[in-house]
Amino acid sequence: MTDSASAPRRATPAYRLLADRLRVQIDRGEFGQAGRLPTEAELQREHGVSRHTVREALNQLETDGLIRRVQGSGTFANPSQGRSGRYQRRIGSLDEIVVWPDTTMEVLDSFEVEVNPALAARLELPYIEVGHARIRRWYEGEPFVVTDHWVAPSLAKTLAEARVPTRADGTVIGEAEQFLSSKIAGARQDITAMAAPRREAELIGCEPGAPILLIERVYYDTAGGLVEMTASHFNPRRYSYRMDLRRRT
Amino acid sequence: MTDSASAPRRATPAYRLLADRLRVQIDRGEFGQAGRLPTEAELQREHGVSRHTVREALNQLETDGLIRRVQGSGTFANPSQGRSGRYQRRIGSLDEIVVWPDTTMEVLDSFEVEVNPALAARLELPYIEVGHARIRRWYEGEPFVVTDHWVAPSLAKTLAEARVPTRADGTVIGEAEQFLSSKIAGARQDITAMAAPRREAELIGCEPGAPILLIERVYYDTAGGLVEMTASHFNPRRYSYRMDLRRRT
DNA sequence: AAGTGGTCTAGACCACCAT
DNA sequence: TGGTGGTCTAGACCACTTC
Repeated sequence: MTDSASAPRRATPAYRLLADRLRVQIDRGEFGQAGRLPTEAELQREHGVSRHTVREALNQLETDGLIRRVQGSGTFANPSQGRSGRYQRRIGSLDEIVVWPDTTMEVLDSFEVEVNPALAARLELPYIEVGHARIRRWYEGEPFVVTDHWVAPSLAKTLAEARVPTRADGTVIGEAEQFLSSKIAGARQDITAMAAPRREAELIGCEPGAPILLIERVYYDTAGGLVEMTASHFNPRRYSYRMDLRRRT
Repeated sequence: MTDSASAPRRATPAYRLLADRLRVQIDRGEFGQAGRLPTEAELQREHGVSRHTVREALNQLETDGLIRRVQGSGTFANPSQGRSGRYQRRIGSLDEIVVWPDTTMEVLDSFEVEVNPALAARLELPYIEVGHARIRRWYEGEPFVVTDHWVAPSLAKTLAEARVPTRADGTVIGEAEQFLSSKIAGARQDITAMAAPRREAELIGCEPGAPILLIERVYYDTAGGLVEMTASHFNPRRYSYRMDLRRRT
């Protein structure tokens, strides 16, 4: 049971490699109609890892809503839901938020420093200036969301020089992370509804005053500091926020 | 390492008992200003369990956004956010959805069977009838949400006879579970915005046509069957949907 | 009765942080 | 350098499902 007898350490942990492999197989539908995965014992043998490692991998997939585990019976891939015209995001963890697959991005206003005491305070900055940028996203030829980004002025300058954002399917926070001393640890978001202001209505293709979805986020790093605030205005006819809630046991 | 030397089996697993204990301590602010929890080694000793059990308990708290773990440094309680007048729900798992703390419930229409082919189809029922009920919730003397519940007609009859819902802070699905052969495994929800219909506007205290938050849910059981569908109309001035997104690693 | 996932122990090495 | 959380192995018994 000494560790010298175990597999060599890798850059990415074994349970994550296994989870990623299974994720691909599930996407490809390799587990047939019933979606039945190999048993934990089989996965142990096939991949040469301990049961604990297998279970950690399955925990990840379960957290993301990809599988369902039934005691005494087996592990099954959840059926993937079909689209209904709108762009539906299914978010289980922050890792799924760092890319927007199949969308394109348009920079309306790149990062500039402006005076905004209220937002500076919300970012817990010791002064009244913030960096601001405004970005719009398209899906299938239609704009569906416009997002305001607020960061500390120093970070805004760095991002402006690096011409961030650069990737059409990336996110500002995802690209900004390389310039941070601490990594992004998480985010807190509030979802609510509001009447579309005139400018936002034009940008996302709805009437002024029409109901839109507002999602506000605050990203914080591992040191506990606030890194970025965003406010996204979604056209609800083109976007819906989908998520899975699961029982713990 | 034989199990005969281990602690006796309990009705609820040890890691859950530990998690619940820690949850209470966090709520009470027993870990001081910094919110630093005991180390995993200390928790092992204090509660007489293995490190694996300690880590499973901490995993639960992390999933619910209550703690943050920093490698090499320690485990810390996340600061609880203050209120801003509105009722803010923070949902990490289904277990947190089976009660609505601090709210009261009003039955507008108790369960009755009605003809509704579209909803019967969405519940995957083989006929055109569904059971329907309508419930309103209050917070601090103000109504903030009205929810329509749809279930299979047979379940509706059972619930009507049992006079469900009965608890002011309970949920229909939570109380219905005792009558089901399979347990609730999870739910899928879509969040979007819409203009308030006249009737719903009256019920939640806003103007007709005002933007409101619509949350649609489908609950499914461990057998994979659909159990209940709900549509909730929230007054966004009195309610906001808050959640935490966390990095996996 | 056999097989599956759920829980738990004991012990190990590692990466990272604080000192 | 010592302590913290992150990863991993080996092995065990249990609850539940299926046959």
